[in-house]
Amino acid sequence: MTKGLPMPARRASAKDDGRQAGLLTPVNDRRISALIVDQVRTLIHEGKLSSGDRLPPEREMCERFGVSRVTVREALRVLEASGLVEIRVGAHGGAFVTKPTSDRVGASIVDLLTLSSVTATEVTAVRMVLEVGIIPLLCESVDDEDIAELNAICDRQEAALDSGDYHVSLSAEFHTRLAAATHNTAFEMLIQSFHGPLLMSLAKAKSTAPEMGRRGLEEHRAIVEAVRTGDVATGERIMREHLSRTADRLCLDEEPARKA
Amino acid sequence: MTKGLPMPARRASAKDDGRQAGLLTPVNDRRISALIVDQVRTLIHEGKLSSGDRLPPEREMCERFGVSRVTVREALRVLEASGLVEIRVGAHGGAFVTKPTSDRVGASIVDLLTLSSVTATEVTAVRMVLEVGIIPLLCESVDDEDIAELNAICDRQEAALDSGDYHVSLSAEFHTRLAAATHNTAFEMLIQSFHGPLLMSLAKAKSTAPEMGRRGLEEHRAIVEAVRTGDVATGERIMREHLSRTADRLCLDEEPARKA
DNA sequence: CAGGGATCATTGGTCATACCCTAATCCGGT
DNA sequence: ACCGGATTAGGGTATGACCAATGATCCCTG
Repeated sequence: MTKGLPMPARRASAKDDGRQAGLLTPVNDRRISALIVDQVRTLIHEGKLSSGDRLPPEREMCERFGVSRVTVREALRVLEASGLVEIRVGAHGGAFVTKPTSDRVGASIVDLLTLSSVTATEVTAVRMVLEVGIIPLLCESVDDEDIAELNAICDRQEAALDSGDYHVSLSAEFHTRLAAATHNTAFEMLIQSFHGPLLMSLAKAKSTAPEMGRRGLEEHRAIVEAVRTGDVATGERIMREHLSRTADRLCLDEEPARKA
Repeated sequence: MTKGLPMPARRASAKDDGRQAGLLTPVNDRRISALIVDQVRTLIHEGKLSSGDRLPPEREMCERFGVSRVTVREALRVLEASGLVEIRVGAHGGAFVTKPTSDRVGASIVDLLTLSSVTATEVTAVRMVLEVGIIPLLCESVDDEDIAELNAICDRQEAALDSGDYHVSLSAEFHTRLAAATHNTAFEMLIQSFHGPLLMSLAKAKSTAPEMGRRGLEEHRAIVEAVRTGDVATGERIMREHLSRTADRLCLDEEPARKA
């Protein structure tokens, strides 16, 4: 069956097909694995495939598309790299549509940021705008559950501080959860994404400022309180200070390299 | 040379090697292509490979890594999907390290946003925070060149309006250029990214509001003026109104589907 | 001598087949 | 009832071959 059918996108031998659809598919059909990718991606976007669904086994896809396994596999690689599917090996494994985790965007953003000669200082500026900017929204949208969870995180931070094994990731958790309280996924993903890359540059800075965790915690609590009571001004002010301190610590060891 | 050495990650045939390095490489070496990807990515991050550089031909990489061509090609696919390299065919083609274009992050963000059941309304909220949030920064950072270019864009918009072939992309251009005036690449990328997805949902809305372009233009000009004179309050106000109108137009045909 | 078309070499794109390895499941023995 | 090997589904990799695209080169012609 594999060789039998001509298959839709067979590489457009000069002028047989692939020109008919001209305007409909503006994409040049160079590389048929890309076509498979588009097809799957479309299915996902249209919701015909959703989180957890499993794509057919590679060998079966080969037949369905009338292409070789390499081609299918290349398509899977890019789908995987795009964070759309996750491949599991072993019996009953295969390609599963992933639930869109913000880590994905994060990784991608980190990747691009580190390549784009974007300095940590610049990232901090973005965080400043984002995290301060959501305060007004938060004052409107937080519910009891949000407050409870935020407090819980603060408690865990406090415990960690007491036991001495505090880590920046706890702060990251707070900020992410705070963003989630906007009940706007986009904010959550963004803020989480931008918090991630900082962890790197922050890791060592943190160790040089062991005491600062305590103050950060106080600020976290203050922010929760401000948001809970709807005190926009205070919330914004504290968040701004909170982030500024982070920014200051970064300015010290900012890279002089890169950046024309 | 190719066959001579045992090769680092050969899949550990039972017990010959790959166990030696045990503790040294805690990472599970599942999938060789991933190792290649990491290696290249690291080289790029370290600056040992930079924009425009060409990677060796596939066949040569096979020898260098001691793996088959499929493996190398899979690695290239994911590097390509990650936006790190661009593949060109034909003689003297190959994998070229791409210059980090913000479109890349954009595409990635768009991808994740559209997958994450993020509504256009939510995206608009983010834009609101971002674009209003940069106004204070802009008032500090704009230079004459920025102003000149922004005015030029406004002029082009006006011309387009007069001749009747105005399109939303012109508005997008304005907002993107405005973001660029922060001289913070991160902002530029973000705002551009978030403007993109809106074009889709906006395309038809725009056609139903043909007259609105004129008013948008006025607001654009007012924003430029406010930023130029450092009038933060006015700038923020106008931008807020400007975006609000966009938001209003969206609420009409917002999708009721998705989103639990 | 100059220009233009045919040729060639380089390099990615695809295919087919074969084999290995992993992991979930099944089944029989204890 | 439980444990452990056999089974099996399905991904990972290797080979080797051939096609297609494209830039460079070379030769032929005007």
